[in-house]
Amino acid sequence: MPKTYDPKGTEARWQRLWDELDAFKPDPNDPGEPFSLVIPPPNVTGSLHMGHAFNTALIDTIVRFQRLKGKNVLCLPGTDHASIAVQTILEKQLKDEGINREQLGRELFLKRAWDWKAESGGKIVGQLRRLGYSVDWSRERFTMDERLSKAVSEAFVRLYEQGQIYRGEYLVNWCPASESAVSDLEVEMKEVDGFLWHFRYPLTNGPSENGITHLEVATTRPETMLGDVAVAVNPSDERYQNLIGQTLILPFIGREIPVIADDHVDRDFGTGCVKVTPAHDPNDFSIGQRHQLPQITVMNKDGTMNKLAGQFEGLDRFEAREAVVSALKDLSLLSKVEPYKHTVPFSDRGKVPVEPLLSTQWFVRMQPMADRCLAHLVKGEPKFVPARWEKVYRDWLTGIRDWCISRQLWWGHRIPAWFVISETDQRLTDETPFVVARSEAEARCKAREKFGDAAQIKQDEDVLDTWFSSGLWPFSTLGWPEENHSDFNCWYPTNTLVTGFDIIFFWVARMTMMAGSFTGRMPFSDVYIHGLVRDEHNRKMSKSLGNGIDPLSLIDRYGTDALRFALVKEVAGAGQDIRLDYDRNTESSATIEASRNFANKLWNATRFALINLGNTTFDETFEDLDLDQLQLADKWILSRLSRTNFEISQRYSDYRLGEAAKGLYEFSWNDFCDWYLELVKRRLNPGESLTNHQELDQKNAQKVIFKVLRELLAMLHPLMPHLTEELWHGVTGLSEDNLLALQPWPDLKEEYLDKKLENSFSELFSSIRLVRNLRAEAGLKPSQKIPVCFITKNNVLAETLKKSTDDIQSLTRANKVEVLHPQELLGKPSIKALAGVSGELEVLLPIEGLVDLAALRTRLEKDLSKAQKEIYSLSKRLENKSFLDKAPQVVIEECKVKLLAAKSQANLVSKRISGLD
RNA sequence: GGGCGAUUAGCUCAGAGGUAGAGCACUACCCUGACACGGUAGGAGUCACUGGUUCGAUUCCAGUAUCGCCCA
Repeated sequence: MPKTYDPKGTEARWQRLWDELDAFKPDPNDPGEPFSLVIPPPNVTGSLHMGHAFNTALIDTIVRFQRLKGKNVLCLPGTDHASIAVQTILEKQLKDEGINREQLGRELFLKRAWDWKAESGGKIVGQLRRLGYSVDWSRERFTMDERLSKAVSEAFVRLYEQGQIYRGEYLVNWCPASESAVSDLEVEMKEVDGFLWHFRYPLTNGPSENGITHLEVATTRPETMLGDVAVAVNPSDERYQNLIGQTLILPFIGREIPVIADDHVDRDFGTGCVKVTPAHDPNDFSIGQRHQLPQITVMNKDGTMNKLAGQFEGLDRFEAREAVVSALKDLSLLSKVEPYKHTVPFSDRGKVPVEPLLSTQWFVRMQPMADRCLAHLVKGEPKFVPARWEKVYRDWLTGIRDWCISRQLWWGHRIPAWFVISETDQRLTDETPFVVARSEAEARCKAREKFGDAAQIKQDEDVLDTWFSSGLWPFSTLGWPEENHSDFNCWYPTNTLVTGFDIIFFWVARMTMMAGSFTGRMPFSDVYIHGLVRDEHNRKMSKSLGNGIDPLSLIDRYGTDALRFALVKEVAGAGQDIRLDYDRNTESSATIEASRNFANKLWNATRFALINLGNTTFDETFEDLDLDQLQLADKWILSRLSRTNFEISQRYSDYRLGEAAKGLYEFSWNDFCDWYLELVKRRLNPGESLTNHQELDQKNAQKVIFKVLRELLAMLHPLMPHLTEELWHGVTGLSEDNLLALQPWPDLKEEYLDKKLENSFSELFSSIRLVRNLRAEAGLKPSQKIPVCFITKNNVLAETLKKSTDDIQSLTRANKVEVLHPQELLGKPSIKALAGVSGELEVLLPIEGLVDLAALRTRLEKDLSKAQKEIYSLSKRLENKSFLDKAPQVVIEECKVKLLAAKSQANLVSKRISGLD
């Protein structure tokens, strides 16, 4: 076994073996309580980023733990078709080739899309495998698989038949870049520096009684004035009372538009007059509806002005803005321009401002679905971890707006609606009737039934929002709508969903709504929400910033297990973002390096164990331990082991994964390596020709080491699957097809738990540290062996020390260890000695010369002042009557004990100080 | 404007009603038979600020400040 762990070969080998052995491919008929989890499907076009690595580390930790716990675990992987993202990429490719998608045609376009999906979808799946993901690849799904597509049509048809889906003309968020509608969620509000332009509309009939000739309005989007149909004022605004009902002339267009009164107008904003453009602004849209105003759309779908824009036709919307402003100026109608900060909706994907545009789209009625989710939520379904996210989810479901699900794109699930074009003269208009069906054949039947045998149909060109199919993910992947599917029966609803807070609305809520509608149940019982991985400057990692840290390069450098362990360990405050330290010059991360070092520590602990196994071979009976024959140190580590098992199981189950990682780290490094292995070394190599007792003792030490290691590796396995698999096989010598991943979780042996023993070992360790400290302070060479003498009147402590003199001797490099009661010292002649004090324990190192007395004095004086401070504050507390009256007895007792210890410490220390003179 | 979170050692972060912890970094010593990706010892903090509750607050409550996120 080499001196350092090299993850590369190990990881590849176990990943291959897990695959070959179908290790994570469960059968619904397998024994064990079902446990299932569907992974958040990554975008098929994407490549692995830190967010995936983080999400995967958390999920895989959970499912591997559940598997060890004996559950029948299904962790189902897959990818998402990411409609807009893929289409954007493909169109960019086409543009580079000098063609557009219409020229190519739908069929060829889709062929290219599939080709590209095959290529790039394979990439991310391969990258996920490098994380050691214990998913069932045989059940891998893609949202556009035939079966999943069938589920989508089925869902659409059912919702339509229930009246939950409707089609209509509304103001939608239009993304001129992708020339498609997008949903409210795909719009990001950004604050930008713009201008507020003030301009005037003349009154049609000349000056009013009070001499007003114009009304002044203000806008951040002057180009929309071409679609104005009114100017609104607040009905209680005296300034404009007499103008209500009069008309104004819309410049350029010459349209006569009325002055109307509407309560929603803020009299204090600007002049108190608001231009009304129902076809281009959501607020104006509602005003328009209240006043039955016409809706005049002045823009084309690509963001250029249409013929209703008059002289501005053909200009892009931003060119039109400037042109309108300058033309208004020419007409002397522009009264003021002021710099103005305002929020502008941007399309998430297209990265351009969204245009509110009137268009006919498909919508899902959200409120009934949301209400059903809210009813489940009252019963704690699903349970959010951390709980505070529940409020975020609930608030969003309350007062939700309908969801626009149609996209004017080609890549995606085509809407299963067919227009009966024969009814509108072969042309497709907003009035063309339609049928909704699961297939073209079914649609034809329906159409003929309704419109006669001559009915001709044509399928809607549009596709569905990607999140529509993602919303079905937890059940469409398990066989739904086939409700007798064995996977669905066994594993639905799933147990846990693990995802980032950024998609609670997009995805979590859509899944619960869809699941509520189609399965009557919430799709998962727990939702574990994690934060985002941020860069070294606490910025969100993003493509545009170029600050992403590539998980694969970190894996190459430190190993998958180190990366995973670091990510999980950092997550202790669950739901919090984690900042990953990273040095871009050296491409290194101290955090992950620390985990790599931990992996190496485990590697070497195992290496030590194997070296010291001698000619004994490991077998199952090796672990039969007779407690009565064991030494205190053995019992101590077994107690620590059991306690760790207990705590770690709890933490894994409660999603306190970071705490689990920390607990295992501490147990491994501190308890096992630093103390137990050091304690046991002398027993493993007692020298030549062993006595029977020594031989038994050696054997017992070996057994304990192996037991601890074996169980520790199992407990660590969810966090560091490859390394533990490798070491576990080294320890057990079992064949490769016996996987640690499929072993049962180590039994918790309550009879090993011994709190008293653990406490006395803490005291023992403190005593050893005291000696080491004294030696270091006095400047003794590590190699110099000297006698150690403990003096204490605390009998319990004395007992512990006496039982461990051999251990103390080897751990403090002493050549003799004595434990005395102060009285035993009385008769003896005083010896020149180094002295240290801790509580009721005094340590004497009888040695002369070569000693740094000044350092020792400083140290003792420091101890004294510390003890005095403690005495002061503890006595003050104990003199306080209300403390004595109200504090719990335990705390008071504890206080008294501490005071006694502090007093004794002060006493001994001052005695020692005077002894130095 | 409404809501949520953060503020603890030089850095990154845990923590809990009873006088503060880890990793990294730092200092000193050590290539001691698992490990220098290591060992031993050490230095280091008014737990953001102001009030309140309490015998006792860094921890609970209210407010303030700074930073970040979400929603409108």
